[in-house]
Amino acid sequence: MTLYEILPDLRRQSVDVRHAETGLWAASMLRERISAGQLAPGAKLSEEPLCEVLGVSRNTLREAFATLAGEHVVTRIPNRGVFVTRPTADDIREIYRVRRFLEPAALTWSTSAKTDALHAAIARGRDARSAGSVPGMASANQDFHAGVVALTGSNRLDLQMTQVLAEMRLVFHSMVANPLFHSPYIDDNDGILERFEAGERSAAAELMVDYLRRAEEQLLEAHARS
Amino acid sequence: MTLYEILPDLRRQSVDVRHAETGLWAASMLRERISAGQLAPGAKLSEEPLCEVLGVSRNTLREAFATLAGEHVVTRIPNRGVFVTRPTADDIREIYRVRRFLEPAALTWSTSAKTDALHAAIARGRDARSAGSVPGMASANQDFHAGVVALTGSNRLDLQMTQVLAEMRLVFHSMVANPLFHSPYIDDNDGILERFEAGERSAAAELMVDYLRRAEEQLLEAHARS
DNA sequence: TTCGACAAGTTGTTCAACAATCGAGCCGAA
DNA sequence: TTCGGCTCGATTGTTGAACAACTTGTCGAA
Repeated sequence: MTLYEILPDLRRQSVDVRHAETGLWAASMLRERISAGQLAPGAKLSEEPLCEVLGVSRNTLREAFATLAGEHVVTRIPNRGVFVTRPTADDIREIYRVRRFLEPAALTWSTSAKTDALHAAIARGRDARSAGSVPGMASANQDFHAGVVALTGSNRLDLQMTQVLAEMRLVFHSMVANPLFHSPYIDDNDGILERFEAGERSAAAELMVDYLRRAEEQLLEAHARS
Repeated sequence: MTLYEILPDLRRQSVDVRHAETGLWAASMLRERISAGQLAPGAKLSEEPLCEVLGVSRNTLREAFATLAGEHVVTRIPNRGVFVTRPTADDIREIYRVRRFLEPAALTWSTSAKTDALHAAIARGRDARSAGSVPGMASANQDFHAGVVALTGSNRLDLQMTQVLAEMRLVFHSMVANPLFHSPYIDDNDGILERFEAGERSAAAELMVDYLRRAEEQLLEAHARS
C-alpha cells in the first residue's frame, strides 16, 4: 500500500490559497487523515514521499511536523523520523488523569449552563446507537465530553480537551474496535447531564469520575489484549 | 539598542552539541530570554538579525518560532513577523479562568499529598520578602502554584500550568512592577497549604479561588493603568 | 556465530533564490 | 492641508538543492 493510495492527490490547487499558511495547511491535512485513521498509529511519515503527495517543500513539511508534534499527534524521534503516535498504556492513563480533573472541574465550577450542545450530542448518540453506527456513537460521545469542558468558557481548556480527544481517537485506531464499547455510555452521559441541570453539581461530577474510571479500565484491558 | 546588546553572542559553540536539536535549542534560548524579560512583550523578532545572533539558518529559526508560538510565548502575524506576546486584558482573564479550574481541581482531587515542594516554596517566599526581593517573591509564588498542579501527577496539566505561568511572567513584564503585589500572597499560600494538609480540601480549594480572584482583579487594574 | 567496517538511505541543517505581502514615503487632486 | 493611490524597498513565505550527521542493514574477517 503506497502513500499515494492512502493520500491521493492532496496537492493544493494553486488558486485561492493564501501566501503564508502552507505549513498550517499541511498540518491540518495530516491531522485530518490521522484522525480519520487513514494514517494509522505507528505509521512512519517519511519526508520525501509526503512532500511529493502534499506538494510542499521539505522545509514547509517540517514546520507542519513541529505543529503536530506539539499536539502529540505525531512523535518525532531524532534522526529516525516522524511517526503517527502510538499511545502506550501510560498514555491512556495520562489521558484519563487529565480528563478526571478537567471534566469534573467543569461540571463543578463552570459558570455557564448552556447545555443545548450536550443534549444534542446525547440525541446524536442515541440515533447512532439505533442505527448501529459505532463511529457515530464514538463521535457523539466525544462531542458530549468536549461540550462539558466547553462549559468552562476557556479556550485553553477547550484546546487541551480537543487534543486529548484527538489522542483518544488514536487509542481507538490502535486497537480492535469493540462495537459494545460506546453504547452503554450514552445513558451515563444522560445521567450526568440530568444531575448537572438539577443543580446537583457534585453528584454530576462524581458520576463523571465514575464513568471515566470505567472507561479507562476497559480501554486499558483492551489495550493489553492488542 | 541593538539586538547584539540584548542577546550577545548566543551562537552555540560547535563542540558537544548534537545533531538534530538545533531548532529546540534556539527555541529554549529565546524562551529563556523572553522569560527573563530581556526580550520585552511586543518586541519584534526579526528573522535575519536573530539568525545572525543565534548562528542558525532562517529555516531552523522558523522551526523554533513554530514551537514558541505553540506555547503562546510568541505571536505570529502572517507576512508581518513574529513578536513577543503582549498579553491583553482578555488574555489575563483567560489565564485566570484556566487557573481557577486547574488549581482548585488539583487541591480537591489529587491523590498525591507530597507537599515538601510546597513548603519549600513558601519558605523561599518568606526569605525573599525579608530580603525585599520582588523577583524572588514572584518566583517563589509561581513555584508554589506550579507545585499545587504537580499534585495531580499529570504531565499534561503540569505543562499547561507551566505555559500559563510563563504567560504570567509576560504579564508582569508588560506592566510596571508593584513591589507590594506579591508580598501578601505568601500568607495566603500558607493558609491554603494548611487546610490541604488538614484534609479540608474543599476549604483549601475555596481559599485558592478567592486568592485567584483577588490576584486577577489586581492585575487587571494594573493592566488598565499601563 | 560474532564483530566491526562499510554503504545506502534518511534526517538535520544550511544556503541562495524568488514570490508574496506589508508599510513608508511620495505625488497629485480636491 | 488632507486625502487617496502609487511605487518602491524591506521583510516574510516558500522552494529546491546541497551537504553533514545519523541509523540501519550488509558483508566479510576472525
